[in-house]
Amino acid sequence: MKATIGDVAKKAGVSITTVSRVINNNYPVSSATRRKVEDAVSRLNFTPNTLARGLIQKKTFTIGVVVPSITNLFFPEVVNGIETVMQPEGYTFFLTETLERDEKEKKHVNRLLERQIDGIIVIGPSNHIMEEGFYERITGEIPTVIVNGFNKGIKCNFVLTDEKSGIREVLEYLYGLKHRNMAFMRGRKSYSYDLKEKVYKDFFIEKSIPLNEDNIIEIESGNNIASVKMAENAISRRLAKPEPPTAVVCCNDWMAVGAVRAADALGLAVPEDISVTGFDNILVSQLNKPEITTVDQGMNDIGKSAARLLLELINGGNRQAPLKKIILETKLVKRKSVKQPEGMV
Amino acid sequence: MKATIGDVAKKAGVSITTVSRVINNNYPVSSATRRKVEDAVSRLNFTPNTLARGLIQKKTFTIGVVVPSITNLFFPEVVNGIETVMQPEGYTFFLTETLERDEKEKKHVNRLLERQIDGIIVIGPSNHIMEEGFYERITGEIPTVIVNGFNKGIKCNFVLTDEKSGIREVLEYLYGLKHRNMAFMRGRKSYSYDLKEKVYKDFFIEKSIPLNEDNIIEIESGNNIASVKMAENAISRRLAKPEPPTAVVCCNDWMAVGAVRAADALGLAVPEDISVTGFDNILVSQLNKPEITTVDQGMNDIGKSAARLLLELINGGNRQAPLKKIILETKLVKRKSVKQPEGMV
DNA sequence: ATTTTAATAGAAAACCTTTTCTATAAAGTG
DNA sequence: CACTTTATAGAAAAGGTTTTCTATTAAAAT
Repeated sequence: MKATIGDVAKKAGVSITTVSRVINNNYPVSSATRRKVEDAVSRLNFTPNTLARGLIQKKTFTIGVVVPSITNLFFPEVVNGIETVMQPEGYTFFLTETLERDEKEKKHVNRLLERQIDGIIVIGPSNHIMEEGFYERITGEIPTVIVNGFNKGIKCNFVLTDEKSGIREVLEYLYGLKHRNMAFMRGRKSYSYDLKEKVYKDFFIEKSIPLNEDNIIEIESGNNIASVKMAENAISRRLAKPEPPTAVVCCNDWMAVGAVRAADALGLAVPEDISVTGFDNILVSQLNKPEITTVDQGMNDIGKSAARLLLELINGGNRQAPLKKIILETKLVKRKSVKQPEGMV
Repeated sequence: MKATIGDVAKKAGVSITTVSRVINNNYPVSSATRRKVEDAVSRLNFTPNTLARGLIQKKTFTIGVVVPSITNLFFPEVVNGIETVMQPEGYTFFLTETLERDEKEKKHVNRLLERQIDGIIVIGPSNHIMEEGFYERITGEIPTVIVNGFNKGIKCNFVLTDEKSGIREVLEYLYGLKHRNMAFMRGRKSYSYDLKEKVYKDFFIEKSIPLNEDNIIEIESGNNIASVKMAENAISRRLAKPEPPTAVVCCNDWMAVGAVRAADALGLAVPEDISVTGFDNILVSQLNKPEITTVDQGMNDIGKSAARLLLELINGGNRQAPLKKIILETKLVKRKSVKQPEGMV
């Protein structure tokens, strides 16, 4: 049976109070007594019960981290960033996966709240649940940071990357290389895809390039390995149609890998015959042949920023603190999958 | 301020006991009373404080999961397996990264113990810490499962993959294709690398093939993207020496990717000129060109098995239960990076 | 009609800490 | 020497639950 502070007190022949003071070192204790207590602690292998401590202090040094899927290359990086910041501060975190199921997302968040976490970071929340006002309510209860999900009307703390400028930079880059016929590949409806598509369309208007509707390609699957196959198929179909694009701008790296494969299969060389860009800079983009030009979101930094913001909220103690929206810069990573199109000089 | 069971009781005009009974549904309560309580619960948005509950029940429905690094492709799969099993049972888990630092590993485990977890799963533990008997002590305190780490003298519960037969199957396969000059690439000293090297050497003795010491190649880095570069360099050096191997057997997929790159750089085609095999079947092996023949460890299943074993231990309640060692089958995944060597028919 | 049993509800103890308040002894001050 | 500080230590309350034990009422059994 696990030793309690009472056992230690008895063994050391002092009061519980004194033991507590030695452990927490927050009140003067004579060196003789201290020695006795320390001796008893180590002999009994005593470790304080943080449930009891948390109960009285109303503080658990515990946070919750909610991710859609831990096996998705993207999220472990963010989680690692969070850990990097929180761990030295003495925090431990609960990790839960929602697998993009709305019921699970809510259930898990509630489960975390019951566990008296000091704060919560939700990565890639369901937009539907946000719209319900669920996270606004949570924000009212405990320090809450939403990562990579945004909805204009919702009053929460956000950490986002500037995907808008990221995708815009890609377009500028390709445009500068004289690409005019650029396809755009996205996944099913989501804040992030919608945002990028808007930037894409606006760019064409701004540059007065006629928009070819065939060039906006949507695939079912999201941000995982399944997208490779789907992207490959979708791009193959597109390349079979008239006026094949000289470049394919993809909303994530998986899609870009798929695009490269589709080109390969049709005997088109990347980047000589067709350029491809990705987004996210997950290692897949780096390992691909050719290495894929993509946009780095600094996933690790996202995690760190979110964690730092959460710490601020926790330590600030002011529930009425003004809400923050932190937007992180993206960075275009130029690699081997982009080139000026044939015939353009 | 968060509502307590007392607030609910007052609002509903009943005792705390009764509220508890409604919430846990473990004692008859008249339907009128139940309604009053449920009403108060939802009006006050009450959720029970699991710290208090855990304190008295000595059960938190919380486990600890310790991984070397969450960004390593390997571990998220295991973690996901654990979540898949534990989540429906009402458990939430703490995740902590050790980054392969011994002090961190111990500190994190202790921190978890303080948090009164019901059990702990340690993935890829430090062999040094195991040898200290640290995990034997932990096993005496709470249900403990060690995943993918093994040490003969240590009395713990283990979940392992049969790496021995996995690497053996690779060797048999290559041997069957008439490869005789096979290089072996490993990382720095660790249980798993040592084991595989032994199987490799034994295989050569068994088949009476003279062993070329140059064919045992060790690189510094472990199981991550950094290994790609190091493997590439190491293999390049080996290929420059006499009697270049017709096949390279790698201890993980990263190394295999590096080997393919080295071959590429030297103008050797994989698999026509040289065959390459990996280990682990992380998605990197699948995305490579050519797709890499590797050994699937069923990482997700490892996690599930570990979780199921842990549940057994937790629910069994018998701390003296006989220790278990679960060994999971591996599976050779034949892809495109292996071929019969030139000149052999 | 009286006694048992069943159904429902509450009071109080317990879980393990921290923290506030009180007590004692030693040391410093006039 | 009497009085106040200071240093050290303990008793008891508090934190939010569950659980055991006791109490009340109504229904069933005699």
